[in-house]
Amino acid sequence: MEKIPSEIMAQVAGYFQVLSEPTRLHILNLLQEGERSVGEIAQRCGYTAANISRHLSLMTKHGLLERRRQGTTVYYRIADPSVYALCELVCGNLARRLLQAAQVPQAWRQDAPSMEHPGEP
Amino acid sequence: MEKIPSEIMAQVAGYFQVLSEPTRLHILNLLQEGERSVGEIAQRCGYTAANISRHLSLMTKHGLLERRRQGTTVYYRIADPSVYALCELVCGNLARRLLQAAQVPQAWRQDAPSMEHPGEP
DNA sequence: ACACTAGTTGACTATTTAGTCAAACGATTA
DNA sequence: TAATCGTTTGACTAAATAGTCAACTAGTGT
Repeated sequence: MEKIPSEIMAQVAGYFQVLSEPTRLHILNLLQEGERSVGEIAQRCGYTAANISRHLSLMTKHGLLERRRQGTTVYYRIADPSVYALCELVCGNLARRLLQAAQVPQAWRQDAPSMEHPGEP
Repeated sequence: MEKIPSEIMAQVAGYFQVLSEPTRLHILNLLQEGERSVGEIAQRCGYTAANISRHLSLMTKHGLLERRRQGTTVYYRIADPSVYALCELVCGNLARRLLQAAQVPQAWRQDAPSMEHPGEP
């Protein structure tokens, strides 16, 4: 198997980390509607503009968003639509997992009292 | 556009967070070879077994890995191969981004002669 | 110049988390 | 039973980070 340099590993981890924050996912979700201003995003997310501005700037730095200034207002938009493919993959995984957890015997469940797999070879 | 409940948002963010750590990506990468014991993973990652055990247990809790005990040894394996699809999507994004930004620094180009990793111990 | 509006950034706090060592645990073997 | 090996977990430290407020920057209009 190929050895992956740790610098690359860190880059990939960094990209995932951008997506590992509910507020940022919320922003991405409402930017699906199209370009939006910092103020509107802040208002709809229920956080200060300062906070949202940091999130937007982080995502822009990582290439997920693009920035456009018009007068005193700054608009952000999706630069990398493939993010949504990532999100859908994850949602698929979670959905499968939830369905599976709903059907599996309780003793196998993660949060059940500790017990080794009973029928394992 | 549809409003996504914040609980779901947190779940998705949590899944991405599992993948946002270089050590965990390293583990996933070497588990592509197949099932491995905690001790071997720890040795090859260069961390203590305690540390690796925490990472493994986190990934198992999130459904990425599965655990099997044989005697005193515990083996972990990939439970959700679709993780690799996620990683490849991200790698694709990064590659595109690097090429695009690489008008200037020729040393970063993929076809350029190999470059030292300055931050490596 | 001045005031007004929208966004960004410095400084700080509270929370989370990767990593370590040491102790506990669980399975095997003497 | 005791000894031992591999793994897990409790307690702790150091570093990262989401969020806030306040100060600052940058356009627009009077």
